[in-house]
Amino acid sequence: MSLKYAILGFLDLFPLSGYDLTKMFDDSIMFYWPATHSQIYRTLKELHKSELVTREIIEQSENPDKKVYSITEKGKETLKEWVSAPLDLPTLRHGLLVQLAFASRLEDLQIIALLEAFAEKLRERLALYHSDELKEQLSYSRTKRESFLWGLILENGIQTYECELRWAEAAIQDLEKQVWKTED
Amino acid sequence: MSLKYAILGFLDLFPLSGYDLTKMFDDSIMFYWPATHSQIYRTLKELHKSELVTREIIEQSENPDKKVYSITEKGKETLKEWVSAPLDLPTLRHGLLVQLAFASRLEDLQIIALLEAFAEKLRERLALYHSDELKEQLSYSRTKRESFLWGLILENGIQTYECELRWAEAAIQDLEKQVWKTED
DNA sequence: GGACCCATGTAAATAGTTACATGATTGC
DNA sequence: GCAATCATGTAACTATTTACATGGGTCC
Repeated sequence: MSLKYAILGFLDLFPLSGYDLTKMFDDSIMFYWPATHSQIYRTLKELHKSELVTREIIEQSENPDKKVYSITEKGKETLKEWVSAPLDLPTLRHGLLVQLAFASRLEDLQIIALLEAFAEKLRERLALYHSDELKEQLSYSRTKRESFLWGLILENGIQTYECELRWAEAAIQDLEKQVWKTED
Repeated sequence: MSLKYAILGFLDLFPLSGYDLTKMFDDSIMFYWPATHSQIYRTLKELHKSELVTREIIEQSENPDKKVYSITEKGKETLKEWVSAPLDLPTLRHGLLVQLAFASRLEDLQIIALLEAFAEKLRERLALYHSDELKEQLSYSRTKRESFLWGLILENGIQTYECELRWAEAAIQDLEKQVWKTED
């Protein structure tokens, strides 16, 4: 489970509240671990119990009180350990490919429509990756080396989605040409 | 949730027991929806309750009795509906990228080791995709069109993993050259 | 008055993994 | 004797999503 460590990682940059973290998870386009606020609040509670973070309650006059969490030494060690141990390949659960596996009952046009919808969503996602919003996020890095690392992540996303898009476009073309009729 | 539909899809090919299904999920390399037997048995029970499948108990003398499930008309309709409605883009949970996001505390060599381990696993996975085992699985298709569709799925897997591998190899090279020191 | 931001959480449902449990047969 | 294949399932736990719940402040 990476969520625990993802939170520790953010807290290693600077102290944050559950609300702040939720926004970071939501807004960070290149961040590969979606999480909702309910999950984050629960995980923060666990992290606090196992003493990987400390909590400070900040009273605010204008806004509701906030609980700001900071990483502890123990937390930093735990994070560093996790970061340096290789993980298994991510499990791919790719709904469209499941659909395709059982799509022989559909018309060519319906399959093309599926692939078109997929391609369109990929194009939108790629547009996000090329937006200014993302460049802005990259600028939060503190060193050249860190911004290089974040660039790697960004690059991975772009290449992954471009690769999927090329595949989808080629598949659509093949379907339009009905290549399986001419293949030997 | 695609598991329900993935099971319906297999049962649309031919009647199968929970045990058979488990093997198909486990063995099918290009199948993008991992599932364990406990999940499959549970889901079969639900599918039976909602009358999308029927169940027949086959007594066997040599082996334990088996329960063979068949798809119903209602099941076929449900499957067809699901197969033709576009899904959202799959959520990516990519542990290595989370590690990379917080790896600024690691030495270059440690980051390279992470990427190397990743690349090595990708090479193994790709070897599977190029193995005879997989070609055998493709041969179960019933029509040229179906084998074309399965080929698309296979192609997607190969391209995805090759794309990741190229990315990892380039990243390793950049780290070795310490490019961020020379970038402007 | 309504929507949106701030800020916290819990509850319930669904999905997925891992471990526990049983028992016959076949092959080394 | 031991591992593997056949065949079923439950239990417990972990992870994730969606819905429920509250309440002040700001902006239009």
